[in-house]
Amino acid sequence: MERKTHQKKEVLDFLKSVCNHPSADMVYLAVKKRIPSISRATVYRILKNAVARKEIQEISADVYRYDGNVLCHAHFICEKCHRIYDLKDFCQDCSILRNKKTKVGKIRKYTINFYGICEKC
Amino acid sequence: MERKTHQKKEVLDFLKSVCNHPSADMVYLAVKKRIPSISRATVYRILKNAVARKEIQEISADVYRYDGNVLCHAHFICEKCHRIYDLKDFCQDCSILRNKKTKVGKIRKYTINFYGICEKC
DNA sequence: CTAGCTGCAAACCCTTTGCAGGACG
DNA sequence: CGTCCTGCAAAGGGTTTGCAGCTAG
Repeated sequence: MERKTHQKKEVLDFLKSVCNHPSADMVYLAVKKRIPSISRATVYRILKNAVARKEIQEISADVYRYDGNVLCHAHFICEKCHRIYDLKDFCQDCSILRNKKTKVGKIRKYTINFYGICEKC
Repeated sequence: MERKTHQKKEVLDFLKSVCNHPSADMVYLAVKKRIPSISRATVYRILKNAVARKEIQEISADVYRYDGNVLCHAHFICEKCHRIYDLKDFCQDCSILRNKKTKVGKIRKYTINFYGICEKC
């Protein structure tokens, strides 16, 4: 049976409170301010477990990034600063695509990533 | 000025002749059969350069995978065997999306990845 | 010739893992 | 109290890099 721990709460609460899609290390550094004794291994384990439970999602970039929002949405990834933005507008067809059968297999989930240079850069 | 070398030709010819989206190591093993002395470093360098020149594309999965086809198309990634399939059907709106301006920035390219279990599994 | 490329080996860096001690329920 | 979880440190594994020798043009 899965247990509730201080570390788990802080990691997942932090991830759900931000919208900048942090890497595991960014989560570690942020949570470390509140639990100085926490280790990287714990943060990595908590994140992987939450992904497996589908409580959060993992974005595969040069480094894994995490997203506390599992509702389907597209991402805009800046090729210069590597910031990741949410694009909620591209979500209309979610329900159409999910569970759709392709020639290759049934779609369980999908990700849409747009690349370009963001306004800040 | 960029030079044409035996290694470069074999690596890129191989990548363009297959449609299974190999990892850098898979490319290395395949090309090694034709050029036994080739090193992993060379293959990695050739692939990264070709991505930078936009001659091929890189798919960010647990491991980088490479695709000799730069024409935009979606991928179906099997969550069990990690095979990657092309889904040419989802390509209709390519031209609509490319160069479209979002609130965040202009889209230079985008990737659509579908996840599920493939028929072979 | 000579700038650019290759092979080798070592370095890098993110991520995972083994283990002993700690804590949730 | 028995699991499950954590922290530590080390291992793992894909990718990158420094360097000396090689080669395309």
